[in-house]
Amino acid sequence: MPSPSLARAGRPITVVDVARQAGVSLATVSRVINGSATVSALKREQVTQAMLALDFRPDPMAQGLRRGQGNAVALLVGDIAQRHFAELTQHVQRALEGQGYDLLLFNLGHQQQRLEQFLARALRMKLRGVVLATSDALTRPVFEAGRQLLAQGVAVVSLGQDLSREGIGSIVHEERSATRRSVERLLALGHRQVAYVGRVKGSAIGTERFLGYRDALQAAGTFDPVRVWDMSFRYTAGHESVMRALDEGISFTALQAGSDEIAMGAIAALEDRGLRVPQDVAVVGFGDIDLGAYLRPALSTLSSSPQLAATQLAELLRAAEAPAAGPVRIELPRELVERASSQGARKP
Amino acid sequence: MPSPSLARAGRPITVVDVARQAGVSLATVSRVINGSATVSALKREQVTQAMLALDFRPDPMAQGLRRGQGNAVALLVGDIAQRHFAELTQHVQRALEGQGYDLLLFNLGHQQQRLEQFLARALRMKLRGVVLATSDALTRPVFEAGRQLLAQGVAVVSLGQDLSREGIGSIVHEERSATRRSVERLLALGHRQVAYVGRVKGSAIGTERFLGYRDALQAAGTFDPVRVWDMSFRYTAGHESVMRALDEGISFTALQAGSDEIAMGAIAALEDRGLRVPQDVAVVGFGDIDLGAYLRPALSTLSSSPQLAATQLAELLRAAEAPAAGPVRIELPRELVERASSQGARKP
DNA sequence: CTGAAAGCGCTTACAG
DNA sequence: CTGAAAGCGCTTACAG
Repeated sequence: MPSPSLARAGRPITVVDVARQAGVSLATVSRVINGSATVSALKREQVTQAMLALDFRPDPMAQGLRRGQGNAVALLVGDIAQRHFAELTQHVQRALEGQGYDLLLFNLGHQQQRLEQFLARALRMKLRGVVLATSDALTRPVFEAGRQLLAQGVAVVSLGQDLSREGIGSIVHEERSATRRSVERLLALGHRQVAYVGRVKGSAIGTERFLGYRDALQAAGTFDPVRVWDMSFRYTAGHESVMRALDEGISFTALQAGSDEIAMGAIAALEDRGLRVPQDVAVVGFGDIDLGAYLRPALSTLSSSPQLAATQLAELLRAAEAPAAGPVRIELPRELVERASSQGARKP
Repeated sequence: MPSPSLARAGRPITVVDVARQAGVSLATVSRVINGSATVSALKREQVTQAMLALDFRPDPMAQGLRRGQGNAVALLVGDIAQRHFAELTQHVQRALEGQGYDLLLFNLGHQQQRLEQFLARALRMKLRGVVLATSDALTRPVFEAGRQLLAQGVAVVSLGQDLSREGIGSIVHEERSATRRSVERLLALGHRQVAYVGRVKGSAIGTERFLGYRDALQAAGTFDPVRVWDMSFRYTAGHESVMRALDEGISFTALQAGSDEIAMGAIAALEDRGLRVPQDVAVVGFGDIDLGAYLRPALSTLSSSPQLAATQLAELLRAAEAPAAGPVRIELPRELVERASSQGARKP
């Protein structure tokens, strides 16, 4: 006897087969599939047995078409090539799977236009949900599309950026207050010239982080725009910014970066110029990507919890089945992870 | 007048609407959608106009159900948290998008069981294709499932591992010969004790890379299993392996790693023990992840070309529409990227 | 070249 | 609690 999954390779098993085998109607089979309460124990058992015997699995497309709702959740990430988003994706995939959803991945590459294009298609895709995980500042058309999706019963959640004012449930991390605390610590260590790399243009989150830096320095009365460098979130940005600053003779003894990748690039530039970390310049990253612990010097950073965020996300998506009271906003804490790159007090 | 996409937010536009507006039958609309040749220029124009006016887009689920073939390609990656796979995913997403396919991401986390589970579901998902991107050695059930999918018209392609003997088209990089060349170069620089970290158990690719190392050392008559360390592909593995070897008093002046992440972990361990790279120990990674250039010392490595691989993949998927002569095998070259971590000749 | 009709595999009012 | 029937939005033989 061939194994069930190999049987009838030609024609897939459908509800019709199950109904016949169980001696019930299509409707009853469907009710069992969908866990309807109004099925007698006897028939439920018959159907269950038949499904098992035939190795039946419902056709997701047919279900999707009929229900008007598919099984996939789209994850739109700023850029999967950035460590932060890769780690996030890992956890989101796992969380969605636990919920029985498929993950449709769409890489934005930080292009607003690509986001809008996807959203235009999204309406037709019968998605279960759309997860927006990007640091980029968003525009009106995006919010429009989000509202349309929401209106069609598609769960829309923002991961990392607060969009609750736009009616979109959001799971965010501390940003501003986290940088503020980190910079205050650098000040407490005796640093007077603290630079900031990563007030990324067009990045909502980048701006938040910068504001925390400014808060701390303004309170101390040592804020100076000349020590704020704008670039992207990638390695190159950190490297080039520091090189340029050094060329221009801008002095600094500590550096708060807007991302760990920026911090890595910055450290490379400092070493290229013969400066030691942390002796000559203390460096703090942002995000706690896993490789930070394997750098030498190991990278101090402001932690994030992609796993927690993913768990919350799954919960939010499930909750979306029932209409919510209003858009949720969940904030996750960041801890300062002190490692070698920012250790030791600065001598006055 | 409201914008077309906002019109009728309640009821989606279907082929029925288009047919009515264009004054033709459903069949004709469908023929235009699918680019059938047998439509008169006049009707084609009418339908096209109607679709434009109504902002009509076909329902992918309905199309999928009827055609027996959806629009998604599943990408199964070894572990998205590994840099290498994240970069691959980035390029695959772009390539698939160019082909009009959606990307369904499934993270294996290197668990054979998860792969088998997915494959069991895959048959029902009406996928366009399945892309297997894992370094792990595969088992018979996986090949079985692959053949079943192939038989059902699902394109199956292996990325990174040669499965052409199993009837699965494969896009691979040089592995064995690449490591061999790299190690030969280390020997030429005067190194006599070259260690290898990363003959990962259960990794087909890891084994290939190791064999290239062994080829080179056996030819030189200096192969010694005590300098071969097995672990995983991650940072921790590199760090722990080197720590242990140092503890055990195993000597070596050069290190070939099975991945860049391993190399990073190894370098951290070396520095932790006060050894300098490359002066005391030269290190070469494998894979050319983008951050290698931003490490200090910058990481020498054996390049890969995820972009090229993704392009080839898209081509293979498209070609899969027509039945091929036999499983293809495409090999991409690796170049040695010489950076600081392995520079300079070893003094005898 | 074109249209009427059947059907892809399900779910869900509607009766009973 | 259960079944017969309609229908989700398309595509594709089948006639003409």
